[in-house]
Amino acid sequence: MKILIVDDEKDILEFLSYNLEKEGYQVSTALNGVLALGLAKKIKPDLIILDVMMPEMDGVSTCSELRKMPETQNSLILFLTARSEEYSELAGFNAGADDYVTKPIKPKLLISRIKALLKRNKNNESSSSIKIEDIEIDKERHVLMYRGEEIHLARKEFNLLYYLMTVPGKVFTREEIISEVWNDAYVGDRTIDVHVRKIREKTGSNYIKTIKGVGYKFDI
Amino acid sequence: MKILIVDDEKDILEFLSYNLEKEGYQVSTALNGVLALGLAKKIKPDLIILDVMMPEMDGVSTCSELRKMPETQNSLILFLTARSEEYSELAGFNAGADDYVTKPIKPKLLISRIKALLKRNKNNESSSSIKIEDIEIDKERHVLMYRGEEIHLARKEFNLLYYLMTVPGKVFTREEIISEVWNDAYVGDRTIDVHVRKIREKTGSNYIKTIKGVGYKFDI
DNA sequence: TATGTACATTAATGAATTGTTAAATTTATA
DNA sequence: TATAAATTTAACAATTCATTAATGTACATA
Repeated sequence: MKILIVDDEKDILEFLSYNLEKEGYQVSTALNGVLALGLAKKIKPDLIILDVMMPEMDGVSTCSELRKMPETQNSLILFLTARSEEYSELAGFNAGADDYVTKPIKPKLLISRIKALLKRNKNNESSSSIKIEDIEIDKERHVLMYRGEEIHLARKEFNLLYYLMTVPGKVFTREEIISEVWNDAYVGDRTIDVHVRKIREKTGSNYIKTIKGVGYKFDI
Repeated sequence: MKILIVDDEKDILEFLSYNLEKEGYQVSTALNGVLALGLAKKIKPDLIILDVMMPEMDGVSTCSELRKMPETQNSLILFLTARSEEYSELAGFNAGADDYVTKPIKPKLLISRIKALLKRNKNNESSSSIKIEDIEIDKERHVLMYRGEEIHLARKEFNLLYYLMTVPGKVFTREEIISEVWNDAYVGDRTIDVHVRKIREKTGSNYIKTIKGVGYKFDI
């Protein structure tokens, strides 16, 4: 399990690194949000611990940026907040945080929370490749194989198709799709349609079925 | 979404009830752990909010008991703790809690956390398929299987048939149907008939029986 | 048999929803 | 930075769906 810690105080980085490495986690650190983004892109951490109060780019902004990157879209994000900044908690959750811990940090509590988070996430893990009939989508290689051919899908197209294929046959509502693929961003009404159309066009097939008034589903 | 709140202080129960009902949740309350167990068994809440500090049976014990009951095994459990009882958090997580919030409670924060919890759990929803003889209706896939054939029903048709099939044999009055399928909308007298007709037409069958002067029922 | 009531059927209409295309905007990459 | 690629929006077309109105039919009852 890879953990990235982001804090502007070196003491805290060291303190946390020591405690987490002792638990067997693979720890990386960054002194600010900008460095964190670059590092996260490279190492794809399973969990990112973010200090809310940081100079330049605060934790909430960093979190939003992290959620936009495909490499960290599904990483867990845990916030560190001071007791006084209650409302940053709210902002944090809205920016896509999964949990938060208040300072001063108690190592035992932090580790307990981290374990709970990772445990919760383990269930959602699935193989990164889904194959249905003659269509196979591989998240790790970011490739779509269709009838032996390799078809390039843009990121959103890929994520959308992948999401629909996670539960073949299940109808996903537009809300669900926007929540998962677009991270609750406010996108126009036709955005999903256009992406669905592009996928249908590129694969020359109609595996994505429209259920009017309900949503879309992947089905043979 | 059903929420059960357990706290020995009536003021807090009222305060939380008011705030959560305002958000559209269906709220029940219990004054102690023992009452909570009985009530939870009955109403099967999606989320249980537990005060840690309670006379007789504390939150941690209640939580352990709840986790043993099949009715609440998969319910979400959120702890309310006082600032000073840091270590009960640890105990709570070990007893199977999903999250905790410290007192004094800030409604906005609590609701934000509840939403995050419920969202996380949405994936665990159970399948919603009903099968009777050679007819099977699947809400998740939004599909009607009839004698091995997949038949497409429009949204209202689907909802109507699904509703009738929830209790096969039971006669549903027009009022009941309009209330459930049409959300109490003011629709004309013939609207239901027309939809029933379309379902009969599409399935080529007459499983929907008319009980003149009473209503409709699904029956073999 | 005549009559009234309740439901069925059909077709027409309009509303709701999605599809399509192109252009604008944003983002990634050489 | 220039360029290409990806994403989103906007405008409008196309389609499907929901509802109603008009009319027909079955059935009970006087």
